[in-house]
Amino acid sequence: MRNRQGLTIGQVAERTGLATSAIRYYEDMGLVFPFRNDAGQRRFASADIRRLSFVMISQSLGFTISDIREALAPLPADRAPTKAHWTKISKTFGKELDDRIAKMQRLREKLDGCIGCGCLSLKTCSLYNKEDAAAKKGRGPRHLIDSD
Amino acid sequence: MRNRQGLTIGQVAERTGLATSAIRYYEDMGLVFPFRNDAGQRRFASADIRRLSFVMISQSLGFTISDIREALAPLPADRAPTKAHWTKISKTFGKELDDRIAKMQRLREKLDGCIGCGCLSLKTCSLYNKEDAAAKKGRGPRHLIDSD
DNA sequence: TTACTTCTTCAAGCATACTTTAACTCAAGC
DNA sequence: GCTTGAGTTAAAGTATGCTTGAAGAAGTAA
Repeated sequence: MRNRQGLTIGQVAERTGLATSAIRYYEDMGLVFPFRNDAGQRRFASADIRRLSFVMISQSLGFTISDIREALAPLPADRAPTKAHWTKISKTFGKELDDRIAKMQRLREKLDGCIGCGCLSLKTCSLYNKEDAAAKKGRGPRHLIDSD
Repeated sequence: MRNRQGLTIGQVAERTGLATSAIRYYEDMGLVFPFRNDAGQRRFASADIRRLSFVMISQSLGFTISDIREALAPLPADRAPTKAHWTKISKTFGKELDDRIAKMQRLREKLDGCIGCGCLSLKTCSLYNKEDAAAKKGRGPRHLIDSD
């Protein structure tokens, strides 16, 4: 275990709680960019732990891998990001979160008046009509309140 | 088009905006229970439109089919639900929504302090440690803040 | 009755997000 | 040097949420 050359995938897995298979998948998806040692094994910088933590948090918030890749785009892939980099990401991410929270709150406010009254129909119900969205976005599982 | 015997799947599709394939899928999943005419074709009650609207709204909020089936369980499958039925659903659903909103807000409050400070690491960051959840729940796409 | 649209079932396909398996190489301890 | 644990790739599998396609039956209009 010589860490001079970076962390092994197993060490990263242990520190983040992610499975090694997930970490490899994230590399395939362009979320992390470990370098390789002479034998071709992955070696991670400690900054990658932070990157992967961000991935996990974002996922738990319902962001897709694709969303996350975009969010991480401003970070340098080859060098350790500075605090300024993370601050920027944090701002964008925070705004997204605010939007999602606001959207859920608008829905929540209408809920009692709308589902409660029994008028729940697409023709008449402002609950669905105005706040709609995720319903018509291609195949696969629908996510969350979407991010548009 | 004789609607004395109920709505055809095509009519329901038109009124809800759902694809007929989605409606059939929802039947398979136990979310709607259309009856059949003599020739074996599905016929829907108008109350089913409301049911399906609820499904669409719930989906856009990130609830899974399984969550929704549970939420709809108190509704009678064979008879038109009363206003009291819907009110009960509305309360439960509203509470779920409140919980999710609260969870996102707690995360949001910690965001600037945590991602912003650059401490984003699973060992030290309260953002992930305390609010975690969706990460380790079987395979398939991860959803939302989960509903536990 | 013909023609056309809609409906039916069943199987397969697709996108997302991974995990599992197979077959093999590499690294580290004794 | 050998054994064992860890790492590698590629392909296939799994769960969710549907869509698409095939082949045929039913409904409706002219």
